[in-house]
Amino acid sequence: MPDIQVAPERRPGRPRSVVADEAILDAATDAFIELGWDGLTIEGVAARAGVGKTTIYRRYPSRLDLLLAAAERLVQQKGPVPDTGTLRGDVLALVRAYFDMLMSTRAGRATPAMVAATSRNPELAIAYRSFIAERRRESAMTLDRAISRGELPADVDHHLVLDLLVAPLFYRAFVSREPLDDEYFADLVDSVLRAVRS
Amino acid sequence: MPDIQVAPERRPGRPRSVVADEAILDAATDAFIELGWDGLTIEGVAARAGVGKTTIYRRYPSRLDLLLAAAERLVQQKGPVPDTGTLRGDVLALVRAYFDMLMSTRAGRATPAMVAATSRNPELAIAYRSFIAERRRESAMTLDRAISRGELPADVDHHLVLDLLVAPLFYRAFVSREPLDDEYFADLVDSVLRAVRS
DNA sequence: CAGAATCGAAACGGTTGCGTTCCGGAATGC
DNA sequence: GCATTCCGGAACGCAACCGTTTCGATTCTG
Repeated sequence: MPDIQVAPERRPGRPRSVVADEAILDAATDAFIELGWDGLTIEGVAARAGVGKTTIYRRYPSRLDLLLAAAERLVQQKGPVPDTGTLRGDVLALVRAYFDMLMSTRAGRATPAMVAATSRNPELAIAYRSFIAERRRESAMTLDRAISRGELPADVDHHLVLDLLVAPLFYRAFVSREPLDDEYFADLVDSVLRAVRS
Repeated sequence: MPDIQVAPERRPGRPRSVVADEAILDAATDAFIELGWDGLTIEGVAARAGVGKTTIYRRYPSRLDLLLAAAERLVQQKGPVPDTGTLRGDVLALVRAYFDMLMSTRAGRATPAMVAATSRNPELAIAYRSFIAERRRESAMTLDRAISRGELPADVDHHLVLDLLVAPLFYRAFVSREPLDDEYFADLVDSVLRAVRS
């Protein structure tokens, strides 16, 4: 296995500001959430980040590169996998955590803009799809544990179950925009478990 | 009840071209689907419709008015309510029809752009929400019939059931972008019915 | 036929934002 | 100290598009 560690490569001259690095990406993700794929502008991001346009163009050759970097960053965040000991507890925690992610994190709030963007950008669609698949693999571990505990039949369709849990949250949060509360979470979880166990 | 019928109001001069009316709205909805809320331009719509900009501005005072007219038009389309005699048949037909609507109609394909647009346009969000509520009322009639036939308990949560049926279709079609086939429809319907009947 | 309103096409000024270039100042290695 | 690279700020040419205006041709009513 070769050494992955890369030498810091001390070039002469003033080093790039890490503060600016972060400020640019934060501003870009915020702009993407608020304004969408087409609404994000280099000048707007520069203003938000308190940075000159030059500083952005030195890092990203074009508007598209900045967009892709911001999208990739949104996609790299992860959530912990709950382990409460019971299937219902795990699934309820999963649902609550997913909803919190949708409403509170940058990645969650960016979802409508991201979904619209993937409709027209195949490259982004592939990246986003693999991001979803990755998160799904994590969630599937919860179901595997339930199977090994005997709480679920071994032939449960993981994808269908996770669709039934996750899709309604997404739908209510962003499409029908109806209120979502803890009672709904409980009804949802109990319904799905009823469907799967019998 | 007053006469709703409006006299044709024959004004002097050349009448407005109905062909242009249609071409403009068709081009506008297509542009909205492809380019989104911000991507639609008057000049682009004029070019698509084979129409001068003047002809558009005579009908819609501004870009925003054209957008709202296109959105409203997308929202006014309706679907037939299936009545196969059995709950499973009705629900399966409902699911298939909804999926076809998502993939084949202008209103369906516009959904990702519409969802993204409602994130930033409260006025549009309200209109779209009431559109969804309207369609949902129609679908709920299917459940009511099943209740009156004794196929469902009377206290079924209509909203939850329809969320469980519709949201996964939307999610797979536009978010996770996984393939959707008739086997999935059947598994989905059977799972939901199992959850609801017990 | 006369008057009126429409049509598509073209041009206009104004704004926005891209991507580039230049500037004076600041931070780093040699 | 000196070369090098970065910093934020400002200006530039360029393209797209908005909303308006003008044009000659067309299609109605009376």
